[in-house]
Amino acid sequence: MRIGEIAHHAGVSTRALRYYEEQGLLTPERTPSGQRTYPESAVERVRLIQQFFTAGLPSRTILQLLPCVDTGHASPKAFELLASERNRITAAMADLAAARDALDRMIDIANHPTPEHCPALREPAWAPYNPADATRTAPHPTAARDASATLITM
Amino acid sequence: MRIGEIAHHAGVSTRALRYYEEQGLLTPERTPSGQRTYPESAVERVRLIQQFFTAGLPSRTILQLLPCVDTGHASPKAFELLASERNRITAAMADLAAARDALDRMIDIANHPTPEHCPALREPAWAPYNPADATRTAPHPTAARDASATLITM
DNA sequence: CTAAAACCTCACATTGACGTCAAGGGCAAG
DNA sequence: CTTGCCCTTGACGTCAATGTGAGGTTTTAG
Repeated sequence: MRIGEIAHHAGVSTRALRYYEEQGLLTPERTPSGQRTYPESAVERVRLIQQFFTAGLPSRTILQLLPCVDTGHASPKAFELLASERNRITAAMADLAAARDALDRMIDIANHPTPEHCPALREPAWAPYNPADATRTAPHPTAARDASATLITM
Repeated sequence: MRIGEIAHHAGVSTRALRYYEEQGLLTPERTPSGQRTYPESAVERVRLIQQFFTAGLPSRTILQLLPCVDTGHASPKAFELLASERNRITAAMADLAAARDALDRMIDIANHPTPEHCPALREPAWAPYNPADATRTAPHPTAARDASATLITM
């Protein structure tokens, strides 16, 4: 398969595929004239790479992880990397959840005409007091979610 | 409070605070000599701004949302924005979950000496076949999670 | 054979939230 | 008055995953 075909099937641009190659994430064969030739499996691989990119992993990290996919084995270093990236993702999800809760509170407040009827204003505090100032851990307020059902179109 | 004090309490750099002002997110008073003066409430506001930035909202979007925080009211447009950003965040969380599952499968595979004992290899497929090629919806495989307890240090 | 489509390699542009350095001003303590 | 620290504006640097365009070659369709 040539680059355009792969790009189409994997849903990325040809530019992205050449970039992946430049980063060592993908190593297609070349025809005598110099055109790239990919195996079928490249589609799947590109999807995995994209998934990692979407999750915020930098190309250098992905490069270190891909051998584990290929060999099915992880060196101690790779193992550590796997674990730390998993942790990063979990932390990022918590951050997202916190921001979403903030949006939910705003939605609640905007939805209720008077403060007395607004669930968000009954929360412990808008910004829960954080005694540990140095830690960058995001607070996890539990927000009321009664507006989401009518607002969110997922 | 002056800029350094706010920066310290909110856990951001002074550069960031000046950037927020440049983007219209923060409008401190000025002393006659030109130095910025913030109210106490700025700390909380900066924390909220940071939360939104961490969640991937661009400054222009935050700029549109902050008035809702101040007035407690949301125009129809602002409402739409609140909802769409909430959806974006939810989608981002799903993407993160998918990537984390991929990492979990890799961890599983690396953890088990022989393929026969590996839960991840019993999954329907590494990359579940996606007939709808145009949709950018991430797959949601349910990964085995027996390695997380020993690996993740949260 | 020919024209269009797809491919090739540079290489510069973009975006966003800052970092960082430069050159200078304000302000309390000694 | 001077030392030292914090503040000011301005402007260029960074990083990362692409977008984009130039200028040329290869493959494909008619």
